[in-house]
Amino acid sequence: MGRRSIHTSDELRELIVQAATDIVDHDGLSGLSAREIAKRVNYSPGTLYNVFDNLDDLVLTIEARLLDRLAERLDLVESGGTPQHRLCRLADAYLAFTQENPKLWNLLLEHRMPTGREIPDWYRAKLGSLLTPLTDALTPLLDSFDAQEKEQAARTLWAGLHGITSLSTADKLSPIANHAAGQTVDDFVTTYISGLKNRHAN
Amino acid sequence: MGRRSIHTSDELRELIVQAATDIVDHDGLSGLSAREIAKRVNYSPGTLYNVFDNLDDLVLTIEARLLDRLAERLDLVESGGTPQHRLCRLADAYLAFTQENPKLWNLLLEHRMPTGREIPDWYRAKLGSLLTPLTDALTPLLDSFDAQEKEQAARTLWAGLHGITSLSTADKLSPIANHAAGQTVDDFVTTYISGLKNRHAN
DNA sequence: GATGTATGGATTGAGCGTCGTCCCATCTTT
DNA sequence: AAAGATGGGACGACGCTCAATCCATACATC
Repeated sequence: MGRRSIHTSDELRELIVQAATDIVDHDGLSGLSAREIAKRVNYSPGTLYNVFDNLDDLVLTIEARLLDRLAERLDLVESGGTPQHRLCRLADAYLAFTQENPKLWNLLLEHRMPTGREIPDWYRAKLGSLLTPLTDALTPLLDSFDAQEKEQAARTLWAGLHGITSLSTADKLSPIANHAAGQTVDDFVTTYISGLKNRHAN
Repeated sequence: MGRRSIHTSDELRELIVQAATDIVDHDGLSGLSAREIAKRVNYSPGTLYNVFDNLDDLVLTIEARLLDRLAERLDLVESGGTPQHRLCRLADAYLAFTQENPKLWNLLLEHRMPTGREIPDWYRAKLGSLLTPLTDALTPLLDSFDAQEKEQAARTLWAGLHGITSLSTADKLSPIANHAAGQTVDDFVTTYISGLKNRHAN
């Protein structure tokens, strides 16, 4: 089993992902090409296809790592204070992360799978697991809620955050919310939670 | 001044926009190409560039028309009922429109201007004007709010709606909110408004 | 009025550079 | 020798450009 390479397959995979991430972080998705990646890692374009099925597969890997980094970041948020306060800090951390990595976050928003190629299950799972810090922080507030209501509240929070961050990142859509996205996040979280408290307090 | 054409410049522009819209509506942005458009309108690819600066210019035109259609749709929402009810109906109409035109709405979400080319002002203005039905419907609820708070509330509502609709449309991001987006919209609007009412009721 | 001709915008389509992807000859280690 | 790793040319499609061509009009001539 002849191996010519200096790098193991895993190392090569790592090099490619790193180079591709650098390109996107610097130039956005439009700057990414198989030839440019190959140039940076000193391999030929064809070699990329020994490691990844295609460029979308590679992009999905970049996105997955970004989601992992976001999850780590949310884990670092301290757990003290009132539930409202904690939720605000979670939301702020989420927003901060997207603003620190605008080009990479944009990748997540603009990239689409080509028709016919499906989003793998591990990716969907990773996305779904981002909900748990929110649901955890939300539970102490929702004693009187049934399971379905809790789930719905978490979904709504997540969707709202997603809306604010994507408006803040993709300047194409934000003649509105670009400045003071932090303000919008706080307004959204505190007001929505305040509304939740109303529900069973009639 | 010889004109060879069957069509006036305006007619040709119309034909091109229509063909391009059809393509996107059927195959998404990835199916759109100058050559395919040209084939459908029976002109050569080069002719497109007499009418549009480039494909991004054309795509922006498609998007603008989509926003116009959305604005018309929101105008049709009846104005009766409580402000809450009216806001819910506005939000539902917004969601319904995006779900009736998933591929076109996706265009709005995934398309980006190439680096260096700016989003024209008329486009930003069109986007901004989508806020006014929301602010109008919101005002009766916010008597005790100052101008800044009103604006903030409208922004938050808009961003939240945007989040829910884009999760519902771009299946890449929605292992979560895909089903029952309508439920999420209603939960969001009613709960957020309920929270707003709390603010000056202490 | 009929005919010829010059004008100049409209249109074409080959061509440039780039892209993702494929594939096979080649290399290198076992 | 065997077999996996690699290089790099090739293919079709892409956005976009531009010199060449076309033809409806405007004018000149008879």
